Amino acid sequence: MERTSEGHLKTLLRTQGLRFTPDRLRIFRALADADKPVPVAALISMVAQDGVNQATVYRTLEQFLAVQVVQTVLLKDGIVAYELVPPFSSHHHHFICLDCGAVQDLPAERVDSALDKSMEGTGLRVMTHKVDIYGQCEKCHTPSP
Amino acid sequence: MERTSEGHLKTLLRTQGLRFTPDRLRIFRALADADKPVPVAALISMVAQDGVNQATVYRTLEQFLAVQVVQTVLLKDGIVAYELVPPFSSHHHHFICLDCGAVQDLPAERVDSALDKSMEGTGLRVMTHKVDIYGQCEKCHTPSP
DNA sequence: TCGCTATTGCGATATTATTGCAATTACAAT
DNA sequence: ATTGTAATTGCAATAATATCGCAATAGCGA
Repeated sequence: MERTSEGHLKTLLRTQGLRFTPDRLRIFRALADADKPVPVAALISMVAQDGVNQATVYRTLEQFLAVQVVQTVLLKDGIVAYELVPPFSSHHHHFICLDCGAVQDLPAERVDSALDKSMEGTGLRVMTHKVDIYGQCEKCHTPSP
Repeated sequence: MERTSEGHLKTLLRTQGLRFTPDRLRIFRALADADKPVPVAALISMVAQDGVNQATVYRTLEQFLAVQVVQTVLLKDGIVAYELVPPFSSHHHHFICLDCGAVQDLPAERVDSALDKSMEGTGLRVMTHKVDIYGQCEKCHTPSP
């Protein structure tokens, strides 16, 4: 019985007919270590040091997306970034600073319940959601000395 | 006193030191007519018929983004799309079908107020937000005959 | 109407993403 | 452990996207 996050990844991949390879683990770890959404370009250079090929990164992300290991997030200026999703990371929302582009996680509970309620009786089957809040972080709206 | 949406666009651009040109109006109209998020590639081909150059589309989107005429939205599979924002369109959230990729707008009120509350006292200055809900639309989860 | 400056077209170029195929490797069954 | 098979990877080419420089054009304030 697996209890680690990487063990779970292995299980998930296997049950989907995918293989648990060193490259995939490296990519997974890069995302886990970053602990914030990572643009493709950054991810490519992060794992390039470990000898992972660019094409492999693209192919892996596509699969991780398909089997729900990662999700995409839109950063400032329309840049697409990737991050792990539950149970590989906690469910959370994002606050994205429009000045400096920094991303911080926000607890999700309060909004989630309102969101669930608002979807009752719509005939739509909700599977997941993303909430991104944009504004200025403390650093950027504090009168600079 | 301008009352139309296009009139407002004109005013907004002018006050930002930008010009109200035929190409920009065409791009704006294409987005307004689509009435749903449009990927860049699609937008380019839509206005190409009117003789708008590809480079112009990119440059215009960048400016529309800067002066808050449009915002980006992430569709299924990480495709970035553009849509008008208030007051050029109503404030709303999205429901994106993970099967067919269709996007539909959702009323925003209920979630918005919960969201505002949850941000009180965080020290963050909220300017806007995006809520995207993913799942299956009615068509896709109805037992197909 | 004029003049200044933003905008545009165009083609070239840079950047980013995808592909085909042979070699390699994970891993289930033996 | 060993083996067979199908998934994965590297590589380099190719395709697709996005950006640029600069001369010509056109908004729009005066």
